[in-house]
Amino acid sequence: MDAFDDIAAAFGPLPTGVGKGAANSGANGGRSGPTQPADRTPQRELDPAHAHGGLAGIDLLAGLTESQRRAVEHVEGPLLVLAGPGSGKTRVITRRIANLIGMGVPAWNILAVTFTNKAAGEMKHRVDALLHPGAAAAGAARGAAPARGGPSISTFHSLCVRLLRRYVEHKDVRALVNGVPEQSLAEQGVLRPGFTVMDADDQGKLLKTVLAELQLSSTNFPPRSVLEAISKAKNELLDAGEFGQRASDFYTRTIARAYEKYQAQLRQANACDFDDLLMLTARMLRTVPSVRAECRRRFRFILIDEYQDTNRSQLVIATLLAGDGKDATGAQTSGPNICVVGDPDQSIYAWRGADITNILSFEEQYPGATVIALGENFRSTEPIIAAADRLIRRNTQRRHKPLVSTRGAGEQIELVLTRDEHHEARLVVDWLRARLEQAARDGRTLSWKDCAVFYRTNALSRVIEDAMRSAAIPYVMVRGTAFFQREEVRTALAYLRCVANPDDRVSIERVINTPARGISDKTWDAVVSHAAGTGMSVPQALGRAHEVEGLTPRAVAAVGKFLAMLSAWRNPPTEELMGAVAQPSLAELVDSVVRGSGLQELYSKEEDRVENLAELVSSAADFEQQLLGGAFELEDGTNAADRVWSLGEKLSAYLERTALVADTDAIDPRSGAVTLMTLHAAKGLEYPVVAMIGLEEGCLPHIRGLDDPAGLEEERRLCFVGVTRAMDRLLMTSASFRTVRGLAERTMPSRFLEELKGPGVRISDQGYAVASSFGGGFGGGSGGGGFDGGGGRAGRGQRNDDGPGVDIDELDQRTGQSDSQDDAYGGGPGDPHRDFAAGRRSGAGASRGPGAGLSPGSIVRHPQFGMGVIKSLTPGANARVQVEFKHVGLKTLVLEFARLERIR
DNA sequence: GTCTACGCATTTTTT
DNA sequence: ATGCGTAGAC
Repeated sequence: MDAFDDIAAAFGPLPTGVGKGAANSGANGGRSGPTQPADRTPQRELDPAHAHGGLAGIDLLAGLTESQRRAVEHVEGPLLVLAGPGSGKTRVITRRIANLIGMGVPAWNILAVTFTNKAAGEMKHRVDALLHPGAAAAGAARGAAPARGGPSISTFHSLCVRLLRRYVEHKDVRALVNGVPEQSLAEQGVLRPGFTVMDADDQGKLLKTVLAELQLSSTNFPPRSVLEAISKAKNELLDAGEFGQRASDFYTRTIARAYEKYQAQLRQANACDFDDLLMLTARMLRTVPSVRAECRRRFRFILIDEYQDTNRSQLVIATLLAGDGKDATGAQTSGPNICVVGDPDQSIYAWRGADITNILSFEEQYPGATVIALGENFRSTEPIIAAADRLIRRNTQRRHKPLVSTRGAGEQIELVLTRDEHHEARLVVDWLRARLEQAARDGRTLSWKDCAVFYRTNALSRVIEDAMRSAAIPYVMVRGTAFFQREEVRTALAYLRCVANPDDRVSIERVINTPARGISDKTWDAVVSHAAGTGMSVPQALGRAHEVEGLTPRAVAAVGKFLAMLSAWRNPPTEELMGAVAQPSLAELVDSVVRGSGLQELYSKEEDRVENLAELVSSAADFEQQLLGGAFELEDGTNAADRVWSLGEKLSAYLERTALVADTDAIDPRSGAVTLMTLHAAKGLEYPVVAMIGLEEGCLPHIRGLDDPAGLEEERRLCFVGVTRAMDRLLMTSASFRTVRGLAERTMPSRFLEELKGPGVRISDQGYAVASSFGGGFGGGSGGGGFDGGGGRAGRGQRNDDGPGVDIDELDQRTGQSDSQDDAYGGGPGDPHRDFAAGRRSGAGASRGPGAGLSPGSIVRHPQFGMGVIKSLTPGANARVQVEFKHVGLKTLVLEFARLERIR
């Protein structure tokens, strides 16, 4: 594909003088009105749309605290923003981006990197809103100047995919493989165009075959931990050779062998895993000066969110992109324009290689960096903040920073000991219901979407789900990859990957006999060893199945039929009109694969699987529509809708999305449902009402974090993250029995409960209350009383008779809070962006609709009618279009619904 | 070659 | 309890 082929064209010379004198804030200090870009914008050869004077009317500094404002106004030089929970971080970031643009920095020179796609989508949305105020209102005005050249906002991983795709054939790539000078990645066999990104599941499959080939027992070398070790090595930027050299003991050396082989297999399959994306990009930037220089010219202002969760390769990428702060003439400026934002207290990803040192030593790395601490918490009430502070103070490896709530008094936090997980779940459900009822009585608006339930491990969600269902409370689970991990969906995607990347051995293996088509494991093994024996790749050997010894003619025929099927999908029937050639749509291809492969038939008896397959087809249709409808902006600042996409390109883009976009379980923003998610997933979100369950030793803190102090501190930070998501109400529960794997186990309350204790915290022990005897009321035990140690809980569970509606105290009226709330954090749950998303620009999206770029004479394709030529267009609210179709003659269609694809 | 049944080990968090 | 891998039956 590629969207990014045009990056080079968009890379311009270094603009000079942007914001000079405004560096490190202050110079601009008096100004509070909108900036005037005119005097600072180097008037360049770019599309005039870049020079949108779009900030008129928005005061980017309105309602900011002094430190927030300093951060927003910071222009050049390194900047570290230490942003405590609820401190308006997102708001500061988005406004700073808008401010940079207002100062005349071309938007496409700005790169913002976030940790999740969700966050990227969110940030994009907000920056858009700042840059195009009123776009939502005026959005209907189709054909308005498209907002081109917005800032790049993406995750590290998607950024890396783009860069790798862009440079995979770049000639100057050197020495990524030792001693091969001046060759592209493709020539070195590292990655070739069309490479695929393997997900965890495929990684596991691939590694298992490797371990089998090395004849390593899966008990001594569990795939999971081997993969972990490899991942860790990659995060440290060690390739297999380097890793092997450092390996001293037998175990590590063996892992090194597995690593090497695993890597070779990946390469042969023209695939890479998540960690490769980062590692290869880091190495490329490090070893290829021309690429590095080009990227630096493109990304002149770099911003990284959640910096405390970056790993080594991400640090290297950031550092290399940021550069040394010298301008085009080599003169030292105020330093690299790198801004990092984070909070060491919210570092919760050390287990996957995140290095908290990255943020802690930022000032050392960039002497003279501006450091701004955002300490005020605008989100949560005083009791919540005070408790969070008591908790996090227990961590020793930490620089203390005070937490201050600007919201003042609020309801008490409730810690409840329950009997078992069912009791706990019912309690949570009743408590949530009571919150809504209470709010209703008080004339406040509170709905299910304002509520969330957090847990340490996904396994805990089930009981809660059941309870929610039987209480008829709508809920949504934010589960990593629910949809795309379904067996049937994964298989269908594997077919698509085979189509897109003929070398993808792992996907071929997955689908070659699913559904059963007479190609047994034995046949497969024979082909694989034939490939190994002759030096062919497995896909090549498949193509020469007749040469493989020991295969029955029947098997050979079956293989041939399979390959023919793939090949038919790769060369779908095209249609031709006046020299223009049209391919089927992506959705048609996916549909054809789902049916033609026999998957549809295979699962025909399982209704939900069939539905999921149908859903996959429509997700492809959605994607296609977004692509062609202007929802995606490309790296070069143009819009995806402005170019013609071949089917193969669309397919690659789609697959890339399914691999990199994790949280795609469609969350219906309208449904107003309670959100269920892990604590890790909760980071960055906020909810008025929060319940955290499973506060037990071994669960939170998790058993795996208990053996070393650092692990425990990370668990504590995780708990801290959970607590600080709550705005108004917080319930934390612990069950004294929990069924772990079939067996009920006695548990101990989490030490964190003890640590949270204090004023504003109410504890009640209902550990022995009978499940049926509680009804939504909360025993307000002796607020502040503890769990007396040992047998304490073995005593009677006390429960007072407050009954429903115990919570006499009023919630703080949220109307009184500063506007920072809605602005900085809104949209956590129920945000329209989660659906298939990063990269979607809902605001501006409306301004380009279907059929943008069409005019009489354009050749289009309609899913049913086929190809045709546009005869005339009637603009307006219900724009219509007359099309002369090749086969069905002249038709008039409503543009909005016609689903026309521009071919030429 | 394909399907079923039984025995086994399994447990965190995610791009 | 669930899922995976293997062994044995159709």
